[in-house]
Amino acid sequence: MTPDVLADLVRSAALSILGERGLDTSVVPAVVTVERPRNPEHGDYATNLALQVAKRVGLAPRELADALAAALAETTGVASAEVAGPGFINLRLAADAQGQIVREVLTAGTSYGNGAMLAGRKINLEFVSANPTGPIHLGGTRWAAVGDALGRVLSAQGGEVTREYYFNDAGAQIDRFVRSLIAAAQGEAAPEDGYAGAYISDIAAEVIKQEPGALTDPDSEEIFRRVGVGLMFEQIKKDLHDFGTDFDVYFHEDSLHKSGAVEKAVTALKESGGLYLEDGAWWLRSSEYGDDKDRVVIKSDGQPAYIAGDIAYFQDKRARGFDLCIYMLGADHHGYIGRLKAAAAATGDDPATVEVLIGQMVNLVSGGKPVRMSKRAGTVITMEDLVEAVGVDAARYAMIRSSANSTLDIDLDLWSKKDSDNPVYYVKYAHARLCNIKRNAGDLGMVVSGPDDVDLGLLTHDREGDVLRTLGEFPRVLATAAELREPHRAARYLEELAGALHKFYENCRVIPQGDEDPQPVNFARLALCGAARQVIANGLGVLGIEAPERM
RNA sequence: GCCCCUGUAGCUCAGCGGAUAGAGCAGGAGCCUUCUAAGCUCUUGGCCGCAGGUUCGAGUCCUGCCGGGGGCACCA
Repeated sequence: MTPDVLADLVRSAALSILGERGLDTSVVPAVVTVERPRNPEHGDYATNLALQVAKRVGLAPRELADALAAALAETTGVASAEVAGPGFINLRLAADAQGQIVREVLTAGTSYGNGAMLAGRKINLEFVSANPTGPIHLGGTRWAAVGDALGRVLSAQGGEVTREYYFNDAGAQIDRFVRSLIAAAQGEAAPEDGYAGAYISDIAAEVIKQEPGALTDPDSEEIFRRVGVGLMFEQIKKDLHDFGTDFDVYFHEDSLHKSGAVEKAVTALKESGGLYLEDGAWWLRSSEYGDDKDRVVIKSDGQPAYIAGDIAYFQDKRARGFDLCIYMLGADHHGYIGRLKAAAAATGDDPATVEVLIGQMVNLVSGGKPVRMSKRAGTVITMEDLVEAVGVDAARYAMIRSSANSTLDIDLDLWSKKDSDNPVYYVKYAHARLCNIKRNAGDLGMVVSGPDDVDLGLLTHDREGDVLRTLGEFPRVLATAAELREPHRAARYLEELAGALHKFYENCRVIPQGDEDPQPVNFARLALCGAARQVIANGLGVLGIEAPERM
């Protein structure tokens, strides 16, 4: 029995009890919660339903709880139901009912844990979107990991997700980047407002290699812009790909200007009164839509400001049919929230289609001290630095396992360890261990081809129950992660499951010892291992991390 | 000054209003003739920043203060 099924049983029982007494049944929530108590003495599951609704229908919580418990105790699959404290109901399941979770998992396979919460939603998920003026920094790395995982989490709930990278290849920053390349090619120091670092001279050298006449060509700057930006962008794409993060769409800001989309959007806003002219510039009335102040869209020199592209870009997304546009931004861009929503509202669209997620800063720590400088880039820490130190999977996992709302300190000493201190190894090892058990069982001729092969009611050990109940949590964890846009919940869950599995392993033999013949319980445990392996694989899959069969 | 995030064990962090607040690391004590010790068991350690409020019930929600981080451009 899964928690959802149990919750439905509790709900039906409550409805019939209130109905019999002629009380208002609408106070019972559509979805009641059963949770796993921290204290095992409080049973397998507990519900606070009586506490939630008793008062609203004029009953004492204990009275309603007593009636509920009596009804539930008679329910098939429920071994006991008792009232505790102010009105909690503690439930224990019959072993065979609880064991059916294994059947659920094995039947669903790779789709176990998935839901339909976002079915029919067309979601644009924009993340990283780092400027192509240098390598990806730690902040971008955080989003590369978290954004990719979130995309998988949303897809698992039926959302039709397009991952998108907005490539800012227009504007002053690119001009500075190009001037920095030319300076490097000429052997000069970087301009005062330019970019320095080894990667600049590397790219400059590559431009000269591809276009030997680049420095003397009358269109020198254009050549450096075209080739240099292209090279930088290819490098970023490669770094992201090597990091396990790929995008469906790389959207070029430049294309919005070239196609006339920006001009069209601006003209429409001028005509609708969404923009007004002051001090020679065109301003968006963004303060009317929750922004701190109005923003310049067309500068007094006639050039579009950055937000002009944002407006056209948002309209483009909506025109492509997305009903939800998620933007994942760094903490230093939190001021954008109001601006983006205002841009949507000003164009007559619904600001609720804009959802902005903010990720806080990331720091590296080594030897107890902060690491500030990059080895290669000469400036701040890059994705490459982190991956070199700890590897891709540890880097991704370290980024994902904490809430994006928290500033994060990543301890390189911990995450580079190849042992159980390192959470990602702890989880992966659990998967490898389960695979190993299956191999060993196969060597002994022990094979479980499906849940019907075994008696799942034999899984009565406390450690087996812990694993079963943890497996049963997985769909709810993924649903919550999707709803709250918090993939770290999936990572924490995997650590909990791995812990339950390692404890099970120490206490419950799967393969018989010595010359003993396998008993029915051994087969039941083998089926449990198969289900657990499936859930870890599904969970790691959602995080974009490899589930190894051997370690 | 205004806005956003944050404050939980020595450290890094979980905890979408529920029971006696958790995990890992660090400190202490143990466990490999048995399915991988990349593991497990036991143990030390908390006015959940402070003060009010809402609630049957607050680490969680609200208000105010204090500390930390990040923002407040005709830059992107």
